[in-house]
Amino acid sequence: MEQPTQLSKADKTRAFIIEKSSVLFNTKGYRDTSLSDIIEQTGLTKGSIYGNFENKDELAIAVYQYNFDALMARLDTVLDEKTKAYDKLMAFTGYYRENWAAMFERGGCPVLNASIEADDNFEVLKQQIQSSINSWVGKLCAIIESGQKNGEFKREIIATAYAYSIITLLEGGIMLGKIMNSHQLLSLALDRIDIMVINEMKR
Amino acid sequence: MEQPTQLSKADKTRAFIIEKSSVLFNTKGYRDTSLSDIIEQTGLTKGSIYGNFENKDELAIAVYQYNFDALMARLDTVLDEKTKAYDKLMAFTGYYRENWAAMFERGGCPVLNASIEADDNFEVLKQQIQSSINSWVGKLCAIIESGQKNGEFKREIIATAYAYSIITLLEGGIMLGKIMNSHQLLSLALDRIDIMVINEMKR
DNA sequence: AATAATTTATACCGAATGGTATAAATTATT
DNA sequence: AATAATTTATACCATTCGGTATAAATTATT
Repeated sequence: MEQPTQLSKADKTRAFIIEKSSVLFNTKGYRDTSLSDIIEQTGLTKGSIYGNFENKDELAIAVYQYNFDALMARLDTVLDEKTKAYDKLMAFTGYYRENWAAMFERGGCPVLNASIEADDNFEVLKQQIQSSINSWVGKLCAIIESGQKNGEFKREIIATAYAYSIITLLEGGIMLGKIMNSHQLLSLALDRIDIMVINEMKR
Repeated sequence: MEQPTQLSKADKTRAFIIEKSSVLFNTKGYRDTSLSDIIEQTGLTKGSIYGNFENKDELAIAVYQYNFDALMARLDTVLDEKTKAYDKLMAFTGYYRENWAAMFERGGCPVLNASIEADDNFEVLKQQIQSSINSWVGKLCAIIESGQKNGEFKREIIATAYAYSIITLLEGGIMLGKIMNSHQLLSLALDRIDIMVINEMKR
């Protein structure tokens, strides 16, 4: 009854496995990442991995959650620096303008990658993705609604619609930018988000 | 020297294999589709398949090209019904408004699916996708530029930028709509394309 | 119709896949 | 310090993977 913040050895290895294989899953895909890939990447053995995870799918799901949580944490850091809703949304696109290279190197957006892979044949992961997108949309909604309350944004606009539109443009931009090897195409999408905020949302 | 439009038996089987496995590759993914999947789907044997294709990758690439060409052919049919540039762009979004269900059932947009899968570890397919996107963008560009020449659209706008933005919104919308089981989210993206055409491109 | 060329089916290959049983080693509990 | 519980490493499992060799069947050419 006395190990509050302390991680057990097992919890640590579990976290270690997830962390070490996070990039792997995001680049190779959740189904195409093999156990030998994970073994190589972690330096552990099959026993350690199956001692901490029921099967590969459970690990895949844990890794997706880790990748998503890490993204949200990075975004929160950036958003928390601003107080006004408008500044937060600009910081949002600004984050991607500054960090696209690191993101591309790590395989791109985990939400996009996992979505495409899971939408037809990985039901459990699909549900995980759905609730993660919901929470992402919720986060953006909260920003937009706070901007509506304090008079920055128009009262008439539908917050959820704009939250979804932001993600639509972002993910479309990442997809095009990544496959065409062109961060300008991502920039183009981010520009459109900014334009939307300025021309349609701001009052 | 006398079999003009006639297909040899081999060409027919080749086409048969591509056609029968096209949905398979688009739903399961190009790497995750196994030879036994293809055998089951076509009813043919391993010999027939390897007699017509060097290896699985060659088939995967042929299937991607087939899927892309089929999409372009369907779009052309719709676009050819209109003469004005504005009407063509509206028919473009209209096509997706009407045919989203069939597209979702077939695994979604082949360009999007293949892009996400190939951008990190399928170099030959990636190049194929790049040139297919280029030709798609070219098609949209031609429409926009013709609209600029005949006075429908503003002279100042950059045609390629808007062509890319249309695809960005479309693919982002497909991704979100598919993973969230919501054609309304795709509609939202298509609405934004229409709004962009009306508010920014039309003069 | 006979022969040459192509296409197909069968059987097989080694390698890699995800997963398990078991025993050793480590950690936690008393 | 002794014992119980957990975690790790090794060796193995059946199955599936993409691909090939070979022979039969089909098609095209003369």
